[in-house]
Amino acid sequence: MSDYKDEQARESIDNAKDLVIDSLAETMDIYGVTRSAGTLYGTMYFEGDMTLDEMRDKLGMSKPSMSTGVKRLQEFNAVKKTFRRGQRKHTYVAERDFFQFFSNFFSHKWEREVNLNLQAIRSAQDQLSAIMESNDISAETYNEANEVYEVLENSKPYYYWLQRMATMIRSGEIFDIVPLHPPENEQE
Amino acid sequence: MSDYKDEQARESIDNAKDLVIDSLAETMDIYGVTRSAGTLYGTMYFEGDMTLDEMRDKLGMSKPSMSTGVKRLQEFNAVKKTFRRGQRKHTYVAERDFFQFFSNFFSHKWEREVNLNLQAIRSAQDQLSAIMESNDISAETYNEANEVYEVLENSKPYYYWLQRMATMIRSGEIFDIVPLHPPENEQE
DNA sequence: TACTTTGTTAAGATTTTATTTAACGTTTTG
DNA sequence: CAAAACGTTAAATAAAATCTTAACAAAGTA
Repeated sequence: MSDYKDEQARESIDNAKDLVIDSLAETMDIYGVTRSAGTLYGTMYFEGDMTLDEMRDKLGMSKPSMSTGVKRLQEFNAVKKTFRRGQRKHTYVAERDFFQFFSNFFSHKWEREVNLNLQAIRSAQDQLSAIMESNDISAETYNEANEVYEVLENSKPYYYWLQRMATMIRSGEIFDIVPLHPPENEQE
Repeated sequence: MSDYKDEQARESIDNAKDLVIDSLAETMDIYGVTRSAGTLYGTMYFEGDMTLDEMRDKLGMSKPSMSTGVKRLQEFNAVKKTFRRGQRKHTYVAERDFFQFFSNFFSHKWEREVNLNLQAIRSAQDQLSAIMESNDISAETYNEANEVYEVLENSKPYYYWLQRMATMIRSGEIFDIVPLHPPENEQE
């Protein structure tokens, strides 16, 4: 057994990891998370729990970057704070269960979408109602207000549906419906 | 009926629309689509089909911005090209059915995630297999390669699941499972 | 075929976002 | 209690994305 070959092999393992780390980073980029936060997540995914200094060493970036990166990932529970015995530094661990990651991520985003838009719709409809109730407006203006009101009203079922989706995913109920493992083909 | 009040009412309608347009733009921002593309979408959502020049006038931006914005929205079928009789200019229309929008958007993104990562995993595993098959490596290195290999292998069920989710959403099958309208409570 | 009109690409300018260095406050430790 | 370690915030810098003006190419019209 040659030490040279062994070292080469270790490099190759790191290379294989990097392939996946990059892919995870690009995945997060798809959903609007910065590539650098994605790289951080990918690194933690393989490394297990890490301190900010360990992240800094691994990624060759500054500590404040690690701090803000971790913070951003925490927003949707992609990383959690952990306790490492006899360690003064804070340690963080990446969520390694992608199903859990998916649940955290999309329930969070979808709920945000629902709340944001339902609130905007509510405000807009209030405003439109006020217009329609006023007397000194033309029929044309009334109709336009009414039309917009109805368009908004008709969009509500979507948000209610999305809320149900978010709830099902957050609770894990979705996995009863779309099972983790595909159903086997029926035997004759 | 005073013309002044009517004009005021019209402004108020536009204001109500803007509230929702901003909210749609912020929604798209959540998912990593730029706010300006989101604003464009929101505008088209209310306006119906538009030419690039109409968009430019409405948003007070340059035509190339409109062109690239439309292009970006087309990537996930948020807008489609339409034909307006006797119109030489191209016209575009926003997808107004949010269920359809959701289907287009997430099936597109999820399929991209699946393909991206499964391919990276495949490459990484090939590389790791080659290492494990080589003779001149330490037991420790072998074990590390094997460990990473297994971690990747264990992540595959997630991607297969996500592919099924994407397929269900693209096909509309999801709406059989999570209905558009919530089931009524049973009568006693 | 020459002249418009339309949409896109290219280059430059501007703005926004990300990253780093430096400073600060807090906690721990000798 | 002083000194050091740690994490975060602030300010400055660097990098990236966006937008505009200008040039170009393609299609349509006279």
